[in-house]
Amino acid sequence: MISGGDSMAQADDKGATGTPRDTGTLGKLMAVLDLVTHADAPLRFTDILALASQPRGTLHRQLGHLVEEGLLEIDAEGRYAPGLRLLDFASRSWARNEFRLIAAPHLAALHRETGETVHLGVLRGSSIIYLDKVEGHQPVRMYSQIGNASPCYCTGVGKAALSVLPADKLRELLPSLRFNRFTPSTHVSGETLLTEIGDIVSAGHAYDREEHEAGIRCVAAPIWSDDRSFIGGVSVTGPAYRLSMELLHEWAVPVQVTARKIMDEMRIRLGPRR
Amino acid sequence: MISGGDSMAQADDKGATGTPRDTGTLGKLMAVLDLVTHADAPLRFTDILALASQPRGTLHRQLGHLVEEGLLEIDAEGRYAPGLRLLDFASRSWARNEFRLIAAPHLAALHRETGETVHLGVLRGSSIIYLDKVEGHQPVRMYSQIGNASPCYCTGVGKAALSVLPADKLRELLPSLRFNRFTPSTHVSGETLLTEIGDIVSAGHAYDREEHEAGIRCVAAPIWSDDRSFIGGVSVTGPAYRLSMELLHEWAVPVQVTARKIMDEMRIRLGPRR
DNA sequence: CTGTAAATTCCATTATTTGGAACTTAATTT
DNA sequence: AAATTAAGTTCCAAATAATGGAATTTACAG
Repeated sequence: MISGGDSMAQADDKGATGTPRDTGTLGKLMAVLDLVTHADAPLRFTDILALASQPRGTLHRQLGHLVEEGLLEIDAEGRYAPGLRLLDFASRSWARNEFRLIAAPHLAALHRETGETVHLGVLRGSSIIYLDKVEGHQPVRMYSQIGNASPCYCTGVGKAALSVLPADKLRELLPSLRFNRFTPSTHVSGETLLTEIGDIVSAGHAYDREEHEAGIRCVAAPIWSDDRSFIGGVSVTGPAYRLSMELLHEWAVPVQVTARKIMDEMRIRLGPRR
Repeated sequence: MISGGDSMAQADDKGATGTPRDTGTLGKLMAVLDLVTHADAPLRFTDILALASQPRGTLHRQLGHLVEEGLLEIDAEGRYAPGLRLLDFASRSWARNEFRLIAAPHLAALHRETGETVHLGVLRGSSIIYLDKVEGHQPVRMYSQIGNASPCYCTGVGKAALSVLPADKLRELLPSLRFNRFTPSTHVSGETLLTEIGDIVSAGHAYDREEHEAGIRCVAAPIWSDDRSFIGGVSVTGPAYRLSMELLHEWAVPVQVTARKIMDEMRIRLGPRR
């Protein structure tokens, strides 16, 4: 792979599929698409064959269909890579997302107040999907990770989200987590995580103490709908040398205020039920 | 729809499907996904039923599978909207795109030189898909349109791309274009477009004289692989009041130089064949 | 309540996918 | 350059999933 050394924590939450969905042909095709898009580099047919538990003939036709539809592409060396049609689908998914549209001005305000990168994310299964960010015009920048799925147990937004998850849902989710030690301070067990979640519930905000990426800290607050069918969070993130824990502690207030404003507006625009 | 008034030319190149692909079940599912993602607002079951030429039962199961897979979502009112899994797929497609990775530093340099928004796009069928942009920190900003498919006949990058398309491919493509008069200066016939393409071939760069969006001008240069299997372009875009045609004419040189540098690096990194 | 439209479920028929094997093509070794 | 091996592609009867018309249930309006 060519890959300039510009991206940091990309491609994180690998195929923790969990429930085997009953979606017929589509499910099998999407599993193959996942394999190729989540790989670090273009894959040859045989590579995919080894990863997918499918017979040759079947896989060959599936890949052919995915390529034909533009969901995958074949590079000059005959290897399979993500296709550009995915971008077209996603740009609309993003542009129209109502949560993102409602939150955008509040994120901008929070960024003006702190001068650091602001992230907006939603909880999907055990992953946080980043929906938006407002970047600081500072020399140290994190690479865009909009759309990226990151684990919930080692990100500020993730832990904030877990803190408002109903108890039964949390009990369900915890055992399914596969802890990956990204840094020395990453949670590696449900116990320590659960303890911290207790603290987050009472504080109303969560910290990421370089748990996902060394040298990166953040403070986050949860955002949720009344019936908890929708759960996400907002955070301020930056390099540890600039963001002391004291500073993060101060910022907990504006971050929580921002989350509150977004929730208020959601209630008005999307109705109070959810 | 809620829709803040922030986006300009979004969701352009609507379902100009063209060739009916033979991709079995996947093709039918993707056609439905296209319908929903390309709509301006969430669609109810009956709305989709009217648009898709499918029987009730079939469509119902297809939508169910798409939702189950996270490609679509059902909102509070039971309407279908694009799903967040699309974002996850796309973020990887984008992050790993080699053309984009190679071009990125050159786009940044061109932006420093001009101070205006720089776009990178590739030709896919009769659409330009925007792969990257570097935005000007100016009061008037165009909304992000990375991943958006725009028509080739009324965008700078599109017309630049057409100018390096092999003659036979161009002859094939022209009749399939469905001209949509976005502004008074949009091309509405193949003849006038073909005439301009002739000029672009000799000049080496293309202008967009407010043809896609009123008040927006640009100058673009084509980027192509030796065998023309890959065609795209780079452009500098901005509001007409700031970008006189004279200024754009001056910028044609740095834009073409940028395109040249990107092509040189592609030849080195991806091999000369393509 | 009642009537109407929308959404969902059902199931025999039909079409597509499946998967093992044979085959072709490309790469590597002797 | 021929032989060997690996990679990729095609084939087709059997298995599986998709189809679509109609019946049923649910949501909504008068």
